[in-house]
Amino acid sequence: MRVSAKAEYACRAVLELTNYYNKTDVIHINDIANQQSIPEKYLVQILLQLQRSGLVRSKRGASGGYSLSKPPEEISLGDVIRAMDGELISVESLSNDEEISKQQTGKYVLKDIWSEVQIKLTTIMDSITFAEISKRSQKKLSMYYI
Amino acid sequence: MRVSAKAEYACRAVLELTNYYNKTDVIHINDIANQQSIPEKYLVQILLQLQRSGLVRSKRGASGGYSLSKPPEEISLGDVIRAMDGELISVESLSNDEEISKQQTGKYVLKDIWSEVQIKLTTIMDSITFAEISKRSQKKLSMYYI
DNA sequence: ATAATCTTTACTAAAATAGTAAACTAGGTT
DNA sequence: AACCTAGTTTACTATTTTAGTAAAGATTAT
Repeated sequence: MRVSAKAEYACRAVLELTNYYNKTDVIHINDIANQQSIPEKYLVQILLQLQRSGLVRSKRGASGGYSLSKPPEEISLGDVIRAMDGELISVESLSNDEEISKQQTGKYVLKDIWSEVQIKLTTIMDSITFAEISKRSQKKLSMYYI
Repeated sequence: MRVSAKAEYACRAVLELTNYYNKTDVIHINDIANQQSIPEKYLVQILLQLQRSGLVRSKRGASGGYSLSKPPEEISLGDVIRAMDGELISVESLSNDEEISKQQTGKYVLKDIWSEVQIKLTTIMDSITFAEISKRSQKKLSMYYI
């Protein structure tokens, strides 16, 4: 049960976009990669995936770049992780929906439990927005430099 | 962020041991494998790992087998998953503890967030005991057969 | 036009996952 | 004592996932 490097990178990219939300039009992929030390070529894929999920949008061509497609208050940690890795908590029994009689086999005894855990984890992850994450990281930085 | 097959199997094995807790001395590995449809040879490794974590104990030799090492009320979902996959929520920034100055780089901006999520998920997982899981699965079964 | 920047597709090395196999050890049974 | 049963340990392997690279194509500002 781990957060993939890809999801971590995605969160940091969204955090970077959050920090510039309403301050600049768009940010280049290179700037994000540099600021957050994310492998540039990898970030290409990540941003595309975030875009397809509707979390960021892009402007093509010269002086193009990326920006959030909605305010950071409306983007949660859960949104980004789901965009990258799919549902929080995945086990076969949850994705599969065979008839109840077949669900009596060992494979499905824990289905309800996983489902419950998934719902609770989703609640946690969805309650943390990037507005909040940004605010917290700013505070942390400023404390350090005093 | 998924639950590995290994962790799922481990939970089902512990559930099986829970169902026989205080009813039989020990259960053979084969019986667990059959009841819960877990690959037998794989289960060998899983039970060993559960044993090393102190969750189950074994009796060797003929008429040997496995049993829980403590009451199901004291074994949580979190215990079993940690025994198999390590800490719930793992990201590099959490396992690594470099000095604060180095933590200012992109890699560590989310550290506090992951830590918070980890604590909350742990609370969820540790509040679900196998006594509860067993009770629920019995109820579910009985409902189906009425 | 062309330079900058996003888009798409394809590829690949390394690590993790999900098993399998077999020799070994210990404890009952006869 | 010998033997059978069942856990223990170690080693191996195929498949899948992860993490990342590369490069050609499309779009837009200048």
